[in-house]
Amino acid sequence: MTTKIRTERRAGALSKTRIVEAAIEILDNEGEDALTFRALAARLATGSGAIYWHIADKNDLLAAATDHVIARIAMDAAKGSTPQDVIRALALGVFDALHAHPWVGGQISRNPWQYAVLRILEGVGRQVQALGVPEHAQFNTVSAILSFILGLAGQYAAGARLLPRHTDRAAFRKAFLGTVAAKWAQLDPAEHSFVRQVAKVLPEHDDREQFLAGIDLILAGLESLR
Amino acid sequence: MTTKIRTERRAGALSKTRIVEAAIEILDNEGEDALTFRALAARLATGSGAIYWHIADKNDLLAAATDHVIARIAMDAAKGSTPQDVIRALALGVFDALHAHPWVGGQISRNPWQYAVLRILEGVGRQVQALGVPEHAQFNTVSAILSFILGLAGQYAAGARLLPRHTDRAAFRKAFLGTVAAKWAQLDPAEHSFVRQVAKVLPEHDDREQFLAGIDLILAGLESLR
DNA sequence: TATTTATTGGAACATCGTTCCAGACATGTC
DNA sequence: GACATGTCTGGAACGATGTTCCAATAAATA
Repeated sequence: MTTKIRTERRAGALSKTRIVEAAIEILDNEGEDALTFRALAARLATGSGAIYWHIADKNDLLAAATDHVIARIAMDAAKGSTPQDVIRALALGVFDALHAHPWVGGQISRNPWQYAVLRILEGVGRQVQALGVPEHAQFNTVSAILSFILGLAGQYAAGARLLPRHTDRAAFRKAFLGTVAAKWAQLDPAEHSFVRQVAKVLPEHDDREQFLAGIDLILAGLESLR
Repeated sequence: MTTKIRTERRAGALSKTRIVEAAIEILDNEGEDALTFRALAARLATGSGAIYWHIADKNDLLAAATDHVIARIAMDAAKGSTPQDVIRALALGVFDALHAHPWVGGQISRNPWQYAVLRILEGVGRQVQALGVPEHAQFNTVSAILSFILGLAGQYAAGARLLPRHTDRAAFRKAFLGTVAAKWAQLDPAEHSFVRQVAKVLPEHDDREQFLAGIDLILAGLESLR
């Protein structure tokens, strides 16, 4: 089709891959807002017009960057174990990818129809089939797991958006949650009793553990469908 | 503090409420991209500077608009029924609000720390407590339900972002899902067996029903925690 | 009435995604 | 080796956006 395989005509030539990798570096190191075509052109020592020769627009760029990251998640990890374990491993793979590249969360949550999400859908779907969930319930089940993952993805991306660049992420996170918890603790007890209770444990809670607990909750619900 | 209650000094004066309501009209009728300070100023027959006197910035405007919508969801619906039913009603309230105002999905999924989300958290949390979930598991449980809702919110917003303005939503949705399904059906069967199976039912599936199935799945999992 | 304060309207600014185009480069043809 | 052709590059220019700035105005106060 349009994608002819072509040998490099120039030394150090521009290519979609090279552009995408530079974009990922900017996104990881300087955050979502720092990825502009001007910054990207500067890093690649070229002009924005040259980039547009290889990339349709910014959506295309972000989708390619996202797929570049998601594709690396081992979609078929842990062959020998149970389907439950594979789903856990898969979900944790996404979680860890989001941890390493928080902007991915915003991207897949903003554009769930892109190929990167389809990869996750396929990976989860196969395990749900292997679990023996009846066919009529499979789509609903996978959709629920996917929604859960995407919801977390969005939250993770939101956290990263608040983050000042080049700071200690763990320390900042704890400080931020502490601030939120303090604010919550001052809410009207009559209207926010549960939130106030959560505020007590909010700064100490482990995101990864909580995520896994959510997956296990859904997996437990799955038992009732068999 | 800074928020003094003040009587209108001019007839037809600008106010945060009036600005927010105008913003919601634009968001609902013309979509997320149509909400600009210029368009808003034109609709209010004023200048952008006047708006900035009442609103800090665009984030503030969107957060206020979102809270305006979420606050209307009956957080304490169906007093007499079981906690499960209340959670379902609550979740469906959010779902229907997202249906009526799809831009809300993007907003709460992009910014989960805003007050609108806290309202949902409190509403769900109380019912989880009423269900008898042990205290140490309550936060994880509510977080899972919230992630699921936020994930769906993001997907809904993404769908609305594709939508041309002033078109029949239901018809467009069906046509769009048909296109996606056709694309999926052509994927390599070896690598995408599950996605290809889903493609068959994708255009006919009911979002609302699927959402409810997800909630029920989590509720079923909850049984195992008691 | 005179003065102060709250509020308005719109011009101006910096920055963004995107388009446009003149030129540089590599390759196929005589 | 010279020329013509299509591929790729670099950067200027365009339109739109969020935001700031400020002179002008209306209400409140003295």
